[in-house]
Amino acid sequence: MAKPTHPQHSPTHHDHQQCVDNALATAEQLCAQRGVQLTAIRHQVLELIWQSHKAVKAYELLDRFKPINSTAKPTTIYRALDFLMAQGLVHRVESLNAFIGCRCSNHNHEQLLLICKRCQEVEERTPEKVLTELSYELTQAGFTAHSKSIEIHGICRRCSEQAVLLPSQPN
Amino acid sequence: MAKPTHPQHSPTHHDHQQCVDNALATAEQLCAQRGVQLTAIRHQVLELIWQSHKAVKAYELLDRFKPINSTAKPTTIYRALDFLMAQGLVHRVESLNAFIGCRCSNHNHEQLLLICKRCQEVEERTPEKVLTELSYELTQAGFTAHSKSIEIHGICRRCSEQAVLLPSQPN
DNA sequence: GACCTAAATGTTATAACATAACATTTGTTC
DNA sequence: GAACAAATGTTATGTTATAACATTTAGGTC
Ligand SMILES: [Zn+2]
Ligand SMILES: [Zn+2]
Ligand SMILES: [Zn+2]
Ligand SMILES: [Zn+2]
Repeated sequence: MAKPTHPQHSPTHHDHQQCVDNALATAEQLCAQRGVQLTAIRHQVLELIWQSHKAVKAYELLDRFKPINSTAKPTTIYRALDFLMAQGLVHRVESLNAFIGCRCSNHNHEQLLLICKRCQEVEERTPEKVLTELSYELTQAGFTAHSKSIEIHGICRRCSEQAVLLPSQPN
Repeated sequence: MAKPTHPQHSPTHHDHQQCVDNALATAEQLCAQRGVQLTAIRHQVLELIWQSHKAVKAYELLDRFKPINSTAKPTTIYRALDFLMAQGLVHRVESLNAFIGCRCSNHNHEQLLLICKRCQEVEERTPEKVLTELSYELTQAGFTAHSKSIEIHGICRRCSEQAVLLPSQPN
């Protein structure tokens, strides 16, 4: 009972409760600093997003949220998502129409998303050199960037290693 | 009458009919080489996409297509788009749920899309150095990429220059 | 506490984007 | 021209997202 990991997510490879705790603590701290309200709904939605490292769809969140608040509507979720994104606590995964908790809310925010087709997990990285080259390229093009989205679909390291062990797995 | 530029698009900065002619000729040639059918529908849809350098939505294409073929349905358009994307003649702009004609169908295909918020035009670039650094990063992460999407939203060079001349313009 | 205001949430409806499933037609091969 | 695959037609529905307006809540002023 000491460490109640979430039923939907039982990773063998890391302590996910730690991820959740970090994310929520950071969110609370940042919102307090900024004088914005991390209301009950917003907090709950953020917690639901962090149930796993998979990108989650808005309507999937709605389904997860209804047991908590049965009157919830799509608007409820989208408004919470809008807030969380504005605060940089959540990213939208454009190529999936889905959302993912941000691991680096309190610092850098130009990220690379690695999206695994097999396990659906999304890894966020801040690839300094790529971003430097990208800045050069944009300068050359005379383009002033407001937002950047780099999304790579493929197979993550863990899934590749599993595929070696179980080669007859379907794609 | 010699050069009938399209009514919806009258660029002062380049000969767009040339863009259209190139794109269609390349498409015809590639499809012939590959033994796939660039049918009337597919050809017409590709032509409609190339009406401008703006990303176009599927239902907008449907509206443009109905005068040509009044029985067209969403499926008609989405099937044509699926084919054109499979052949690399069109890209999906993930962050807009929209589509854009590809300028480099016959060679490289890992592109960077620069999407202007003001004029809505999309510029496609193949930024070698960025992609090289990205490959390093992916190798380091142990990630095997299947598809890559780099989409930057901001203000293009031409719009920036106009903004200098007309500084009171709204965002 | 009464009052005001802005922010957040509730509620209803609908817009916008995309696919499933199955029937029919067209093109190709033998 | 029979057989098969590819393309298209047709109907219906699934999925994602927002608009518009009413009500409630939180915080500041008197
Ligand atoms: Zn975790
Ligand atoms: Zn994986
Ligand atoms: Zn052009
Ligand atoms: Zn522009």
